[in-house]
Amino acid sequence: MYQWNRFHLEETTLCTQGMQYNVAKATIRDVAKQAGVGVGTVSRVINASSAVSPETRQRVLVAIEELDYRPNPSAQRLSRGRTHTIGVIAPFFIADSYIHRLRGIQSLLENTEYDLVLFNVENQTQRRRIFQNLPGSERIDGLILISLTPTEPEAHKLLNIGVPVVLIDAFHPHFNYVTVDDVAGGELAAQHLLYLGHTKIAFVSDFIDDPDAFNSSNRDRLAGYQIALTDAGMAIDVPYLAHGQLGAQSAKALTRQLLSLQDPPTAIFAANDLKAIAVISAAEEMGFHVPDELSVIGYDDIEIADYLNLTTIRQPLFDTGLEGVKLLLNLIDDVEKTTYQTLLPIELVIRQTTAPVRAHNSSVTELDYLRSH
Amino acid sequence: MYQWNRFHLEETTLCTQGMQYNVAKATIRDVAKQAGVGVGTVSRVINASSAVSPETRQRVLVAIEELDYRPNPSAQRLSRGRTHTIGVIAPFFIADSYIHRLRGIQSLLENTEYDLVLFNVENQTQRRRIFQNLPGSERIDGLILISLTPTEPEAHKLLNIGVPVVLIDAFHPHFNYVTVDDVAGGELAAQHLLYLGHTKIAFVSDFIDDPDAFNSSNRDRLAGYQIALTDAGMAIDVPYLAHGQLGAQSAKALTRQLLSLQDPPTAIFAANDLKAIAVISAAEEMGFHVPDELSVIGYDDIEIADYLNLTTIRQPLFDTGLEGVKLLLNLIDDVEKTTYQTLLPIELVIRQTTAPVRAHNSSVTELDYLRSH
DNA sequence: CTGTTAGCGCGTTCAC
DNA sequence: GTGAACGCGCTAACAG
Repeated sequence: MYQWNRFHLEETTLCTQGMQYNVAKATIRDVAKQAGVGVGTVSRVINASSAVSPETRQRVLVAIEELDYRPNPSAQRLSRGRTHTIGVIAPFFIADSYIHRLRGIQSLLENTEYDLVLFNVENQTQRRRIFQNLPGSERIDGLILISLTPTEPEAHKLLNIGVPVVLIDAFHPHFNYVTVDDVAGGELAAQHLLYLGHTKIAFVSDFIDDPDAFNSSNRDRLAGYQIALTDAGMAIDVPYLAHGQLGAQSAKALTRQLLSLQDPPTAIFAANDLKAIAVISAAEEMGFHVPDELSVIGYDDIEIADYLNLTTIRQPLFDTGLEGVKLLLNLIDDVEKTTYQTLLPIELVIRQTTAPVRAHNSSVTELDYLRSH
Repeated sequence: MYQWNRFHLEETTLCTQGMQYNVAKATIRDVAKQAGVGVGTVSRVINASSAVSPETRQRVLVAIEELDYRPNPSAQRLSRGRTHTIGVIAPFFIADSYIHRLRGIQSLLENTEYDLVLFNVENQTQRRRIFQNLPGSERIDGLILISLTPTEPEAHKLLNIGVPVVLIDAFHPHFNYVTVDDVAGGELAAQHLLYLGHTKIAFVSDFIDDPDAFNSSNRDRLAGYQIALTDAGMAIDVPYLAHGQLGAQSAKALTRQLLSLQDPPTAIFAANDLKAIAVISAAEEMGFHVPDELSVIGYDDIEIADYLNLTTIRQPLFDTGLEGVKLLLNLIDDVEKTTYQTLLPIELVIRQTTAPVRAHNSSVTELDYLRSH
């Protein structure tokens, strides 16, 4: 085992330089003067509100072009009482899933006038702080929470910020939300393993009762797993339920425990792809070959899953974000407030880390076999 | 080889619900009245500008508390002519590195009054569009570009938007930037392999001359590699230079090619961790054991690297973001415009995918050996 | 120290 | 159709 080696190199260069900013901002007044009209008219052509005669409209357009005029957003916001920005609160560290949902949100927003402002909630301190001081209608027109299930007090505050709220990858009866059915996902994963003939199926996840957990996905996936096994007429084997903290080492330790059991599982369902990768890594270190001797299925279908040929459950992350903003924008525009609760489809992606259970419970590898001869 | 199986389940629930928003916004005038003072005074205590007598200050504070008053950002922005928001333009898909830099930026911003608004540039179309319509001083007080090296025309536009600009993970002589030394990183990686006795070292990266490339990191890492080899008195073996497009399959194909050479490399330096993982995956599929028969080193030290015990080059992503905003905020406040160009340190993280080169050039594995007896 | 007032740039009545 | 006022909520400059 190596220790880290560290090589450091640091450098800072400083050189003066003449950057000059052109701050010649044209206002609506300038445009009006240039076009020989009143500011009201300019405003009208900008907002395409009421009718303006074709000729004057043209004159205004030309003036706008000449002066490179662009309306001042702050003034617009103040005047119309809407901020034209939507807020997104999300735990940054759920890197892969978070980013794809955000991409979905962004993809729709970039075709609108809306700004996207970001708030980070990585820990309980940040969470407390942001809920203590939630952005209101003075800052945003709508709010999206990603992977954040509000507690009751938090829900209460959210309902009072004065703008619509949409939950993505989280559930609460009083809010609009877009999510995937993690229970069904867990079921799907377990069913796949059952279909391959496995009966000794373990489940590896983060701690289920962690109060710091941001959502219930681990719990839901476990529930799905339990349903599938029960439906198949099987009992849930407690020693096969392994929960641990975040990180590679914890998942590896759990795997070693599972595979050291008197009667080790022949398949492991990991609650997310990262954990699945740790499971595979630990299993192979112990000499278990995947998938011949151990099937492993993950959850999420992050990019790396393709690199490693990991069988997994894919959820439509991008679409989740997309649907979320759509919902929010509708809510912002609509007068009537209805609650849409949307479940997006999931799918099983079979690659090469799951295989039919071995006919005989032999754990003799080819290598062992050859060695012994 | 399996095909994907797809199981779909979809559901949409809709139920009416009485969400009512409290839109009782208190203005500065209300506070002034409540406290029995003028608006100017309220403004003073809010902005902690000039001195206010302790008693009146207290009265105002109480009034603010009672009315749950919070200043309207749009009005503040308009009035002081500053937006109190900083913009970040970044290619979202560079998921891991992007997210950590963003976290660094966010971590500093959350202690300030600044909003963080995000712009996505995933492809040339988006790039063209955003540079066509760059946010100016009416929208932001400062701009950060992540992993985006401006072309000359782009640089010209950036210099004219009226607010300071900072580049992160990119270089341009006319801009402030914070980056790591990719050349030194490439050198470090190659030196590590040389130190282990390798002489047949391949380099796998994205296409070097891709006009769509967002920055020069691939090229720089290659340059570092070349320097290291040259310094060691070795020639650069062209067949060992493998460039391909993004994605797992491309990297795997390149690896297969390299390892099928008459004289295959004993070590591969991948320009990023994802590629390194693909390299390992392909190598092991071909029966090459890592690190015994093939050493692989990556670049970035993304989370998964720890899971897979990947030797790699770590760059201070978070710090890069942090330093970037620091720089920007200073630029925003300072009158004199100087250019700071900062290089942050990198480090070699040795895990378990690199090992000393084998004494004899044998590529016979244990399995082969046993099989043949 | 503190109240008053004039903009900030734009949307939106209102009369014309 | 169109121009001129007023107000959005706040900051800053000015008197007192």
